[in-house]
Amino acid sequence: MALRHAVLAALLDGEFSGYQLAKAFDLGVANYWYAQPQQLYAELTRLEKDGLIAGREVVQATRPTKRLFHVTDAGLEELEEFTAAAAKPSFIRDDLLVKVQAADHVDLGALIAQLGERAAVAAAKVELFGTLLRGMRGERTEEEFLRQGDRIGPYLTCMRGLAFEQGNRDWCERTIAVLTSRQQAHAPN
Amino acid sequence: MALRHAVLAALLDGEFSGYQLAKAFDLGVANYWYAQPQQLYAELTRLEKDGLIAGREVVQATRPTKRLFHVTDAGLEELEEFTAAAAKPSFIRDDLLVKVQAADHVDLGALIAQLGERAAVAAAKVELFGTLLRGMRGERTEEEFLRQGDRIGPYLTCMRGLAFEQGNRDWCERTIAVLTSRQQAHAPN
DNA sequence: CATAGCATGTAAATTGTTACATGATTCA
DNA sequence: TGAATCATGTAACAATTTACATGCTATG
Repeated sequence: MALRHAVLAALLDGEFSGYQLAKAFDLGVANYWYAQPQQLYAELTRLEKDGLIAGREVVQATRPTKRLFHVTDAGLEELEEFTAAAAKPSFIRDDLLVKVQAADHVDLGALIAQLGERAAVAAAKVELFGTLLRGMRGERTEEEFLRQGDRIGPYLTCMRGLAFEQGNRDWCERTIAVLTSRQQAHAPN
Repeated sequence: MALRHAVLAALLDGEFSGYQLAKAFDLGVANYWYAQPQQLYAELTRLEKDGLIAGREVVQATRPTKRLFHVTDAGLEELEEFTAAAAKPSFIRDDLLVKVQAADHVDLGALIAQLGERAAVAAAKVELFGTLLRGMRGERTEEEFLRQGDRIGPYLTCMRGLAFEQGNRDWCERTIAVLTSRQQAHAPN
């Protein structure tokens, strides 16, 4: 039941529809949790049934009718309890790392190509998160914002996302360099 | 079916029992994939049934009988195919980040404590991965090892694990500093 | 003599992924 | 006119987690 709390945390910023949340929890943006649209619609239904969020229909002129949700008092309480309880440790699970683990036994060409793609994706996210951070702090310096801002949660998680993607990018580039030079050494001329 | 390939990749280093793999895929060590013992025993059974690994019984004098597995030719082929296919993008899913996202609405004391715990765990892993890396490269410098070593896959994934945990530790410490100063500012005297 | 480590699993419940389904509007 | 965006779901399947289960040996 962790998605549940991720959704509650996202709804602290205001009212959102399932569709809007789906964009926030998308691979391209999600800086603290990833989830698919289907999961979100299902979770929103459950959360509403349990009274942790409440939704209202918004009929639009040109667009389909949507439902905007916000956190209820019960929802806030649930979040408090969740935050107070011990956090589960984090762990690594990454396809690409599995492939690199097997690097000495497989075709390096395909692997290097995938590392390149991952590096590009990571670099794009670094850009994106940088822009998001600048947008959140506005005119203030980071120090000022973190001292005085009134909604720093998203900023802090975005900082982690940024560092994570920088790490991804740097490691991919380093690994590409290592594997490329070995590829040339073993299959020269 | 990603655990399957993670297990195959792990078995490239030699023969291992389910129990030994369980230690390698444990929270405290896993540098490229995390899995629980139950998952591993189940996956080993499937892999053997599919002919991708083969096991032999080893009767021990004082310890329970164990089964050691190694990758078959079919298993190697499977790994090749997996590595050649496009990798799934990686994503973030972390309880602690969800809690920080909600930082402006919850009790900071408990949150800061959890960030401290996570920082300590991350610092311990930084130590561990550093030791593992030194052990793998032996007398050689990192550059030399990565150029000439004959099993660099595990080294490269361990490098990523190290950087990841450094990122974790640094971010936790920074976040603790930010939240602590705000806690004092909002509830002073 | 209790705890930790060795060694392997089964079963049920929860979560997450993949595929399918619909229908209107805006933009190139 | 075809693709992308808005908007919401259902159903089947795969993966993961949690709880349960056993039994022997070494160590403090």
